[in-house]
Amino acid sequence: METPKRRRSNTRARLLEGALEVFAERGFHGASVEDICERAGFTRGAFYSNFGSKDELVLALFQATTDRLLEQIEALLPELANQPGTLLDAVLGLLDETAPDRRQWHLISAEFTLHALRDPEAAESLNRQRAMFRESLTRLVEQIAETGGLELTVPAEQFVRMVMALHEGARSQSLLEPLEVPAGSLEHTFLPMVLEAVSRPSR
Amino acid sequence: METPKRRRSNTRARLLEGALEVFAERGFHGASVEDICERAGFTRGAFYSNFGSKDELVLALFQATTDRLLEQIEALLPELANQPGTLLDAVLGLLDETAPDRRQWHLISAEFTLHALRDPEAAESLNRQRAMFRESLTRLVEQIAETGGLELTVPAEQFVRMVMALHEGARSQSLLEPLEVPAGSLEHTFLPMVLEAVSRPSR
DNA sequence: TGTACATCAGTGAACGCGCGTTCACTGATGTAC
DNA sequence: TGTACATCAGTGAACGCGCGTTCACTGATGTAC
Repeated sequence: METPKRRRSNTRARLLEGALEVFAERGFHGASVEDICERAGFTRGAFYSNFGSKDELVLALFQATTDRLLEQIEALLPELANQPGTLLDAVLGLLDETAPDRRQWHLISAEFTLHALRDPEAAESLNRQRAMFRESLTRLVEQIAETGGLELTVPAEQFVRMVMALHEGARSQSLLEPLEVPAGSLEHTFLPMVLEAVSRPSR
Repeated sequence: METPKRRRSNTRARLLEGALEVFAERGFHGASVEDICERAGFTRGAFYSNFGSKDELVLALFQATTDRLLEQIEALLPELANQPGTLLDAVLGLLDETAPDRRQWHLISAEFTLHALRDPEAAESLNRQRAMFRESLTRLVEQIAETGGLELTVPAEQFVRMVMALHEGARSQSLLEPLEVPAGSLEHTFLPMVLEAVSRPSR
């Protein structure tokens, strides 16, 4: 039963999905509204029936992607916090598993970051999203450290910021030179050393 | 004396300089050829008298920026290698001082990287440039380690890759949240720990 | 040294294409009686 | 249940603007004699 409301929200979802793919392939400016509609199987009229403009679509896409990401985190957190494995496995696992397509996610996220560096409003959205993500990771780290009888000598948030920074830079390198820098290699080589340096048994 | 050849190469240089500024402000697609010419004080005709197309300008700009960067490194290397100070001061100093305007450099470089992730030819250029930069840094590290009587337990190049990755990610964070993440703070907090972990006295 | 011509960097108007956006229309689903 | 009308998601042609690119021209510098 295709009630009009369902139909509409289905169209919207397919347009968003198409936009995600086409943006990743050609970038925001390289992707025309027509490209996106074609990918989603609609005409441009459908686009403007669902979104006010191409800019509005970007915001909606960012919002949708963010929401999904945070949902995934919430779903993964308890599992990761309670199962065996080290703190780093949990953190790196979270960073990886929330991005089903590394390359696509990196492209979208790097482009939005670039946009945010020039547009204060976008920067605020991005910072809010990053803060939520970071806080989830920070809580995860604190929780695992506590249950594992560890104490950190730097604030957990600082540690998480560093992991995120390294992860971002390493991902960029491994996408540019997949053979020289296998995915995750820099993180797995160096993060254990950092963790070792900033943690000690508690009490 | 404005000989035509000098005049021409001067025009080219001013156009490149204008392009660097305008690209940093509005991004490659957001910067029109007219914007660039206006900034440089010329008309569009002058542009097409010096460059075949907007794309060609980007390549020329990347080449010019790269050349200048490598020159600066060559100039700084002996000074950094021989003066007192720790290995990390030298490496971080090199990373910072080669980029006179952090923000501008980050924007240009992030955008070109994004472009390279979609265009194999651009990727090759970028990888060549990054390789030269990395090799300079690697030699610097090896040299300082040797004169300091240190031995690294990981290949110096791996260590440099990690420093570059962290630096890139940290710079992105500090540009997005200057108050929460002062420039260089993540690097200065965590890199000493890593260095400590991967080095031991030689012999 | 002065005059006539050649060269060529840069001018600015015009072109034309791609693309974001609009809008009159269609046809399928929902509602009233 | 059947008929008439309303709603509204999506169609597709048309519009118009911005921008990359072209080109006939200008005027300053260089060259020949």
